[in-house]
Amino acid sequence: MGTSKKENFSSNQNRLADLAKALGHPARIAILQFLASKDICICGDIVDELPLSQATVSQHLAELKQVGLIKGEIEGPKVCYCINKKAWQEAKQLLAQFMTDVKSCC
Amino acid sequence: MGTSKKENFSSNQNRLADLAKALGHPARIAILQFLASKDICICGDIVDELPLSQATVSQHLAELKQVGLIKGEIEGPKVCYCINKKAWQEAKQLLAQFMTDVKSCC
DNA sequence: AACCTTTATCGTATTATTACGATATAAGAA
DNA sequence: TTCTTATATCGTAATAATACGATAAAGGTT
Repeated sequence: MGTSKKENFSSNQNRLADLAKALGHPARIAILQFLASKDICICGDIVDELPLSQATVSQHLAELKQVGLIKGEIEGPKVCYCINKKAWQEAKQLLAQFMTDVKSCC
Repeated sequence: MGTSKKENFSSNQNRLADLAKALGHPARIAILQFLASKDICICGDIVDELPLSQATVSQHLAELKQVGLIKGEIEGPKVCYCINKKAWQEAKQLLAQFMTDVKSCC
């Protein structure tokens, strides 16, 4: 037991859930807000912005990268992180559509 | 360890994360899509719509109720569930604003 | 009252997430 | 080459989430 039953849901439902899950931690919201607020990719300043250890921040970054919302490029000894605009637009569109599809009742 | 550090983030970041977390499971997406697609509150048909046990569905419903996205009213032996329009609009607005606040780069 | 239906809660097993110290890795600097 | 810096990964501990059977609770039906 305790095993997720993803295969019983549609790919749209799973994608939405995966995206939402990635947003489901305040540290990851903070990371995305920080990245989204800049005009350039951020190289190496992310850990300093968060009240978490370097290892934990790296883990959160990996989760965001895994779901596609950010991308990282190695730049010498640092890694530069950016919002992945394509995935970001996809997420925005999926979420907006999901949130809009509500009929009026009660 | 393993203890969440919510208190180190803003209430906006925490609310966004809580809402996103509630959307972070395909069963809960399916429940919300089902509720949102109807013009009336749904009394007692939700379990049949999902490939999960009654206990598990009840747990997911409780999570959605906890974060405010749905509300349940006891109607005789059944419980009627609805989207909570106010919280739904709040979530929509918060998420839309969050997704919009992205500058162009790379 | 006894029974049926519906939903919530309890107990519990399994898996996933969160967090951090320690260590590895990779690249530039001395 | 050796040292420093930045990031990822490993190992591990603690907590949370997922799932379901069993049972409780609440209300209608016979």
